[in-house]
Amino acid sequence: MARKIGSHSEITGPRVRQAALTLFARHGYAAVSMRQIAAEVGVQAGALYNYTADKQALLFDLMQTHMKDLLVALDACSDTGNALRRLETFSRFHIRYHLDRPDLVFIAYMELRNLSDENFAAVEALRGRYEARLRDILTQGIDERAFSVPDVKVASMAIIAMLTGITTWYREEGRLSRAEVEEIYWQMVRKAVSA
Amino acid sequence: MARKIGSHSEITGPRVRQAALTLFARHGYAAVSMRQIAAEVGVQAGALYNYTADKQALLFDLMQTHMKDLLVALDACSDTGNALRRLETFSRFHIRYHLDRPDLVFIAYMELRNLSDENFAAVEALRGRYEARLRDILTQGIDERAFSVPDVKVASMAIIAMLTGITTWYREEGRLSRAEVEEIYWQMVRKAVSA
DNA sequence: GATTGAAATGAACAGACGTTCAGATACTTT
DNA sequence: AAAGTATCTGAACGTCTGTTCATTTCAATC
Repeated sequence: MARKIGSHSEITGPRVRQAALTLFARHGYAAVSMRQIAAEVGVQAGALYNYTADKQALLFDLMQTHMKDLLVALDACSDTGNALRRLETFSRFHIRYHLDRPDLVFIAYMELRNLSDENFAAVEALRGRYEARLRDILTQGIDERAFSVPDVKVASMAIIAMLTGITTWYREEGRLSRAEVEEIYWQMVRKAVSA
Repeated sequence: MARKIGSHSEITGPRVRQAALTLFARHGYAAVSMRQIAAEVGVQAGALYNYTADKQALLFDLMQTHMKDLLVALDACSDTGNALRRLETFSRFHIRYHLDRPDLVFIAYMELRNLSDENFAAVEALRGRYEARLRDILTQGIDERAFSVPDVKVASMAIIAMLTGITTWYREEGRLSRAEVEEIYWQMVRKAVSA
């Protein structure tokens, strides 16, 4: 046997990335073998190398794409009002976007140390650009005398850590709806930086 | 060659755990081999099995001990004043304890999925007891009309995520001292739950 | 100084790892 | 219908994995 019936790269390619995403998120990059990924897709391990240079590239592709998409989505919904309004938009966007992609968030968070040096630098740069968006908002809020934060850098890290942490406990079938969680967290963020 | 000069279990034992701790934190449990740990200690891989049943037990021992120590240390410094005072004590304790043990915190956070089912349950139970301490404080604060939090469970998760996140960016040689970081974060926590 | 027990070696085990590649098969184009 | 190309198999590669164990060495006890 060789080529399978109905096999196409535009079908198998995404399925490889999806399988890698799911498995990496569940067991961790180092704990997942290429043979496991292949089994999930329904091919032999060798076939994966039609879609990725190697295992490392598979991880990097997932993380880089995620960070780029995150930035594009953020910029697409950012508004230009006052700082409080912008912070609310940012907070709600962050929660929604991350709750929609728990596996990608988990990987982007946990697998940084499994990236090669140059791949790490690339992802870290994208992460830095995202954090800079929040720092801009906080700086504006200080100028407007609307916020009281002793250190913009620290506050931005604190807010992002708090919001991203939702993905570690939120369950779709849980006690609270997304809208409720979003509201609770936004109120905490708002008060945390309030003057 | 066999037994080495000056070898003692009371020396090698802790060194095995220390090496495992450092390597697990840096590369992840799955990415570290028993031979790497042994090399760090300066013995052959087989010698590790005088100190641990297997690799899994090494991870579980680190995590369980960490969580138990955390609970003991928390209870040792907890006070019985009003909720605001108790929350401040908790927040400052959490920051200090975690900044002192970045590797343990990292592992307790990241390697949960590499625990066997029963080991996971044991660690998760200890984690739950720690979170319960914070929930108690928040509940008291609501009773005292000192706090305004719409959901105690969610607020406790948000606070812990925010505080624990410090370990992901704090550097000893960085711009801010521990005391400064502690103060900034405590003010954010205080405001976030304020009435 | 002989005996004993703890502590470590070093080789071995069977299996899994990432990756490569010649060859087989299915689809597309001519 | 034939030729060509994209896709996948299946086997192989060298290396590494966690773990076991007979053997050896060191340190303490008698």
